[in-house]
Amino acid sequence: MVHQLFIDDRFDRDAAITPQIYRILRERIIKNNLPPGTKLSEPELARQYEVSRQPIRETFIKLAEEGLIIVRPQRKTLVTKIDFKTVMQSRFVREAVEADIVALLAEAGDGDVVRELRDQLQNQRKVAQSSRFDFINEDLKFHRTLAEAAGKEIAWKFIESLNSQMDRVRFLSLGQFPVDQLVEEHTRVVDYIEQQKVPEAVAAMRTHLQRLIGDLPQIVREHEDFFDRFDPDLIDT
Amino acid sequence: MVHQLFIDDRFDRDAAITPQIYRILRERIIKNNLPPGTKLSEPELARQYEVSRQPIRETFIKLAEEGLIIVRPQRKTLVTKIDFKTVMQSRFVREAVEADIVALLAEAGDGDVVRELRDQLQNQRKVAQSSRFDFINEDLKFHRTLAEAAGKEIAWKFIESLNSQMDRVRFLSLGQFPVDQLVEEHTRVVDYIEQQKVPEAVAAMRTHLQRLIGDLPQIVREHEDFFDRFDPDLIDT
DNA sequence: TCTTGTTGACTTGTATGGAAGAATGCAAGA
DNA sequence: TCTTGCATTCTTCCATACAAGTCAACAAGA
Repeated sequence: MVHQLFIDDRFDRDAAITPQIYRILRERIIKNNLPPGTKLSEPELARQYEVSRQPIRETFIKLAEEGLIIVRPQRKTLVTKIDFKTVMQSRFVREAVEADIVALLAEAGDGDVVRELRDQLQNQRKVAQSSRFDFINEDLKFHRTLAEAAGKEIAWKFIESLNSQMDRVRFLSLGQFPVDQLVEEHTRVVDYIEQQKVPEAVAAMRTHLQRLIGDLPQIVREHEDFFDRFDPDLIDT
Repeated sequence: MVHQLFIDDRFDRDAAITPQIYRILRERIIKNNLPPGTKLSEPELARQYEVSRQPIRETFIKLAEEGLIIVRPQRKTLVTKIDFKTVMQSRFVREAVEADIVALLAEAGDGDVVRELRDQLQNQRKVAQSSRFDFINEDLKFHRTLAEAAGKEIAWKFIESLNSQMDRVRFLSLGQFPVDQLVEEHTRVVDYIEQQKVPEAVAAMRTHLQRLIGDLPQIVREHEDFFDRFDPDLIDT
C-alpha cells in the first residue's frame, strides 16, 4: 500500500539548494514515498535532481543524524526501518514533558490561553469530519500551543525533533485513529486546566498520549516490513 | 579565566577524518577552548589540521545542528554564545524525563539495581575528595545508570544530545558546585527507590536537578560574555 | 563441484577549483 | 566632511575529479 500524499518536490534554482533537497528527501521518507530499505545513492539522486553530489551528501549527513537513513561508508546508504524501541521511548519522553507542561498551565489557569484552546477545539471538531490530514496539523498545533503557553518553545522544538520516527508511524496509520475520541480527550485536558485541577489535567494528558500507541500492534502487523525490533512486551511502559 | 582542561587533538590519518575533526572541535567548544564569538573559517582550520576543507565543512554542518556554532552563508561562522533559555529548558526537559524514570524504578524496587547504585555512591564519595573532573564523569554515569535500569537507553541518548549547552555551563563552573551535597542528594534518591516510596523518590530527583541551576546567576555574572539572553526571571520555572 | 583469485563496477570519503554574496578599505566627488 | 562607488579580499556554496573500500560475477584451478 503506497500512500499517495502530495509531496512537493519542486525547487528554486536561485535559492540555496541544500535546504531544499533536505526538505524534499525528508518529506519523501516520512511520508513513506521512500520506504525502509530503499537504497539511496549520491550520484543517482544528483542526476535525478540535476544538482551535484555535494548538496545530496550534505543532506545525507542531516538525515543520518535524524536516524532516517544509515550511511555505511564505501558500502551503501539505506532508508532505515522504523525503530520500534525509538518510537516507544520518544513517546515516553513526550509524555513526561507534556505532563509537566500541562501541570504548569493548570497551576496558572490563564483565561486567555483557555479561550485560545477552546477556539482550536472548535476547529478540530470541524476538520475531524472532513480531512484527517488537516486534523494531524490541528493536533500538532494544539500541542505546540500548550508548550508555548507554558513558555517552553525551545523544549517543544526538542520534542518535535525526536518525532520524525513517530511521524512515520502516523503517516502509515493515517485514517485509522479515532479522531472524535482524540478531540474528546483534548477537551478534557482543557477543562481541567481551566478548573485548575492539576493532577486531573496531568492524568488526562498522560492518558491521551498513551493512546498514540494503542493501535501500534495492528499497524505493525499491517506493515511488518517497515518496522524493526518489534516487541509487544515493550508496549506498556 | 581560561580552563586548561586536557583536549585530545591528536588524530589518526588512516581512520576516517571527519569524525575525528568533529570530536576535536566539539570538545574545544564545550570546554571553552574556543569561547563564544570565536570566528571559525573553513580554509583556516583546514590548514591548521592539515586536511582539506571538506571534512571541516561536514563538521560545521553537525556542530551547527547542535547549536554550538552558527553558519552565516557568505559571511562567517561563529561559535555561539550559551543560550540561557536553551539551558533552562534543557533542564526542564531533563527533570520531566528523569522524574518519570525514577518513578518507574521506585515502583519496581529492583534489588540488583539498588546494589549497583550503592556501589557508585561509594565511588562518588571517594572521588569527591580528589578530582572534581572525575566526579562529573561519575555523576553522568549515575544518571545514565538510572535511565538504563528503567530500560530507557534511547531516551537517555536524547537527553544527552540536548546537554551540550548545559555541559558548557558545567565546564565554566567547574569547581564551584557543592559536591558533597550532590552525593547526599543521590543517596536520598537511591534510598527512596529501595523503599519503593514513589512520590518521595520523584521529589528528591526534582530537587536534585533544580540545584543544577542554583549557581547559574553567579556563573553568568562571572562570565557575562559567554551568555546570551540572560533573564533572572526565567530561573524558577 | 568447490574454492580461490582477479577484474571491474559500484559505493562513499576526500581534495580542490571556481562562483557568488558580503564586508572592508580607499579614492573620487559633492 | 561626508557620501558614493569600486576594487579587493574575505566568506561559504556548489561542482567535479580522484582515492579507496566493498561487492559480485566469473574464470581458473584443484
